[in-house]
Amino acid sequence: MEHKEISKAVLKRLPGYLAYLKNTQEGGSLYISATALANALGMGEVQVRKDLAMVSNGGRPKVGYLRQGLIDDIEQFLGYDNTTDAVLVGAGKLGQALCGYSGFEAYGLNILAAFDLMPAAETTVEGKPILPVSKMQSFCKSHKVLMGIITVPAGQAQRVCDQMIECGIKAIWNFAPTHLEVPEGILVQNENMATSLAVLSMHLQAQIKDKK
Amino acid sequence: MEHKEISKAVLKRLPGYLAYLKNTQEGGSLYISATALANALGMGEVQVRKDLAMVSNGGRPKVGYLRQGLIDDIEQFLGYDNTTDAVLVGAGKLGQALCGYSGFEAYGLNILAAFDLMPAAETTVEGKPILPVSKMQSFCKSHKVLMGIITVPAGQAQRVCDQMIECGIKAIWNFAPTHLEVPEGILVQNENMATSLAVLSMHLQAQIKDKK
DNA sequence: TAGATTGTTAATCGATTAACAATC
DNA sequence: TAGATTGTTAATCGATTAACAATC
Repeated sequence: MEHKEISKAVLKRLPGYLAYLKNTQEGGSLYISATALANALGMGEVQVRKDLAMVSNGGRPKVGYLRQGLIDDIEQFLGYDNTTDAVLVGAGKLGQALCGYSGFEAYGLNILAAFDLMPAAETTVEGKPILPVSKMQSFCKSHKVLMGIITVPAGQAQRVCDQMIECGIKAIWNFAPTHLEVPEGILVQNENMATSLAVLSMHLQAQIKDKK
Repeated sequence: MEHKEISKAVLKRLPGYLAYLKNTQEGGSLYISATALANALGMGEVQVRKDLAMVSNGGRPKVGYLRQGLIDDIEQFLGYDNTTDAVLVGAGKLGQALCGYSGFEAYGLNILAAFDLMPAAETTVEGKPILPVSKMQSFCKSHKVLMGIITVPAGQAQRVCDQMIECGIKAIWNFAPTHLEVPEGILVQNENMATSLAVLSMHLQAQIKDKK
């Protein structure tokens, strides 16, 4: 079954299946069908089945997929089983919230330390050290960090991004509302609040218009 | 030019154009071409031009679009010009971060108040009141709130969601990592950190594999 | 005019959905 | 066996890209 090429669209749906499977562990059967999963998440059953076929080595006709097996397969596929270390730059409110969010462990993400351009009086946040950005390079090299999280204001984001790349970071999770310029081979994933807001805002506008 | 039907794909790209246009206001020409915008954001120029055609009433061949006009058009299209009031439930770290994020004003979002199941000693956060959830209904009705933001743990999210709908809320921004069940006509936009992490994680796995 | 840019029409590509055969 | 479910192959749909005509 090893690794067919997977599309981004499928990849983005996998965490949803995983969350549902883990949250409804209790009680029920050892098995779950693609049909049941689809109904629960309000999706098409063919799509779910096709997605699962990408990561699982198959379900059993009439009964479905072994529940725990499916969880394991998705987690392994997404790399949640081997922890990824990350650093975060920007120890403001959002940075602190991310440092304190315990849910990341379940995704195999471990934030080792926070950095800030001007570290405040506190030297730790949520049990993690806050260090000046000047120490980031040596820190990343010695801990072999490959992932960086940017939670600074938009104006500083590109500079922080450049520094991260110098540190050997290959994947950047960007919370700053700005486009980042990066060389080939570096992935930027924008956690774009503005995008979500646009979708919500448009829905409300349509609602209001309908009322008239 | 009024309102052709717009696809979600286009809608999600608009905030990116807007952010770029606003951040690079200074100095340059009064005009900007789709070509220039595409190059700056690393996108295809035809796609940019087509997207802009959806919201703008046209650029001028040879010179491009009037920069400020384009900003106004996108903002109006996205509804950033008329403010949307919202309430937030879950006054933890993430909820506080969102309450304190001043950038939302630029998107026409105004968080009026935060609610919590068990409000702590503090009664305000970032200048906004923290109220018990029991008061949410009367608050939403009297302020005619249509948007709700959920920042509670996954286990409580569905219950909060149901309450919001009872309050007359039509659009929900969900930060809890769980699927929400809602009736027809209610929009849920998941701010799914797990999705982003999946994309990043996959990139790192590919990187590591390449090295071998 | 020549050339850059816009906007539109057609072609391609990818993802979703539908139809169907295989299996327990 | 009959029926539910899987997995695959074909058809549809939507979005992106390419080609081209229009404009200043």
